[in-house]
Amino acid sequence: MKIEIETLLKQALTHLCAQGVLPINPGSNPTVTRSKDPQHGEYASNLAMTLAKSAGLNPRDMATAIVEALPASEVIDRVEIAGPGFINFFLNPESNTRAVAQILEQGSQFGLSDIGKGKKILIEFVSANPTGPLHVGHGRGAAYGAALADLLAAAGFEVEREYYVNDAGRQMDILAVSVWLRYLELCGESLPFPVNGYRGSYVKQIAEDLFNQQQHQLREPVLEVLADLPKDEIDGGDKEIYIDALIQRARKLLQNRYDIVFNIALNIILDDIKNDLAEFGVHYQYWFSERSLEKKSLACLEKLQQAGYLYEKDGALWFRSSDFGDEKDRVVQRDNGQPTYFTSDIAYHLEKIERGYDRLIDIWGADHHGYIPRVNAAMQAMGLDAGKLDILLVQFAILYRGKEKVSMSTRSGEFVTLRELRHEVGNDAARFFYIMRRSEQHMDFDLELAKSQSNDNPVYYVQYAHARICSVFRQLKEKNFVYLQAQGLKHLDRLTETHETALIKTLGRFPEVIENSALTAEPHQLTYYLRELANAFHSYYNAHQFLVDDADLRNARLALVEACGYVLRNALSIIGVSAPESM
RNA sequence: GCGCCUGUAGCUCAAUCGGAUAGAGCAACGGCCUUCUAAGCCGUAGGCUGCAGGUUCGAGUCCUGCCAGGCGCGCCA
Repeated sequence: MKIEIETLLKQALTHLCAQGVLPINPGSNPTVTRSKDPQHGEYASNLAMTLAKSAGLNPRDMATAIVEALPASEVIDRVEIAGPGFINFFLNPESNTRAVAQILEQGSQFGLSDIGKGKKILIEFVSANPTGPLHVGHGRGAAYGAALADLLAAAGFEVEREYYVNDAGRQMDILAVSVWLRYLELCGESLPFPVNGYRGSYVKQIAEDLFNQQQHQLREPVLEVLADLPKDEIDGGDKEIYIDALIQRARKLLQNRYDIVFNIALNIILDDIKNDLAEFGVHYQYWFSERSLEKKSLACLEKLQQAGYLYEKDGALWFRSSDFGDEKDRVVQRDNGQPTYFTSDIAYHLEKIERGYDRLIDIWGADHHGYIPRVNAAMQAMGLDAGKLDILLVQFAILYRGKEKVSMSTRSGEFVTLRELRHEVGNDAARFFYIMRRSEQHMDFDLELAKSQSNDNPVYYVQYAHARICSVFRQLKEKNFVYLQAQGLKHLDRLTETHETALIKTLGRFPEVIENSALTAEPHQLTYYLRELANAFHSYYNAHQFLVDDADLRNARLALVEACGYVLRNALSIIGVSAPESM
């Protein structure tokens, strides 16, 4: 409908240009928006105000000229000029109710758009280090990424979802050593736990699994483990140096058995994460291993070296990212010869581009924002189209337990896991809650409130609308009425109540909401829409009886209600929330 | 100190490329169940959009400068 009006306006402009009223055709698409106020019709355009200056007319006269040049249309009842020069379009009542017929015809397909034209998008999200279970901070990225992916798919993009597994690097070694030390404790040894180690209880559980599987196969004498190590922080030393020394010691003593510890820790945690996300309704096509990039990383370094973007300083290898807008150069290879995480990431983005996507989306926690310029720099230096990459940031949810802030540190082990949250508030509430706010918005997540299962939770409000619709159709049978959809569609003109036209209008807006929220990467718009839709339905429900004796009216109303059910289900499924048939 | 994000009703948040009278939910107050589920509906009240300038037909939105909060500024990831 919006497009039809835009087309009409375009035709009017062409006409005006031919007449010489307008100097040149502006070319750009006329702006048509939904009116907020019914007094301003269904749709409005600010076209006249934007063109007035170049035409040398005042906006109202410009509007008059445009309106006079508008071709006749069947869908438009009348056009008015209002305010400073808005052109308001009033639709025929039939054009309004035709949304109902369209919804019933398209069913679960209603709202889908082809605006994406099948372009291939890879969306990478969560990608938390497999050094511990997902916590509630990761949950927001999971809910946001999954909703955005489904939204883009609904808008006609070909979407693939990927989790980048950081299974290489120092953090994983720290985890492996933490597990091994806990394992040694289970063997009956007594030794200090490093300040920088992972202290979560899950580390002890992994150690138990390790012990059950390996018994004393991985046991080494404590004296040898601790011999000649530098001081840990607690003894006045440096915790980083200490843990690195401990990692070297573990590798040396365990030799090839080190990989057993490492892999068991990795697999247990990764399986847990996969399981957790699946239960949350978040699914991936790919789990991409950082370790698999080893060769590609070296190749990238070579390429950058040859292009003259690398130099040596202080024994390390640096990338001239500042040549591409980063605030300083970055290390790609440490003085110990190990490539940095950044190097893997260069290779990873090369890999993703090579796989042939039209667009890459990375969703990161906002604390990584300082990392964006160097990734863009690397892509440019590698000769890749950095314009294909969109990095979207999700602000962390600040957790509150009542009024008290909950500290969130994986290392200390004091965190609320995503799983705990899901079990306490339910998947539906968690999914809805997480994406209710704009992703760049800092979010206060009060656990007490979320756990309280109170009616404050808007997800119930929306789900209740759906349950009520299902209930109406159950009642239909009990009251020995019959619903004939075809009859209802024939008599849509009977739907003249204010609540009915309002509901129909809201339903008709759904495709626009999908397109808009997909293109702006703002799934929260969908939750606001759902609340509006549920409100329009509940108001209607309270104001009018659907199961009336007048068969034509009853069928028409039930057609409308059925259509409402479809849209509720379609919208809820995109954000991963269930549509219960009864509550 | 520099960079990114944010600042809107008592609280949590919306507001379409810069559009018309800044909107919801919660909390508060007052109504509505003999009728398809009251997890609902209707109404009242609540605002100098952090502050000060600027841009223009028009600014919560764009620009500049302040103020406040969050995050980042590793040879961690």
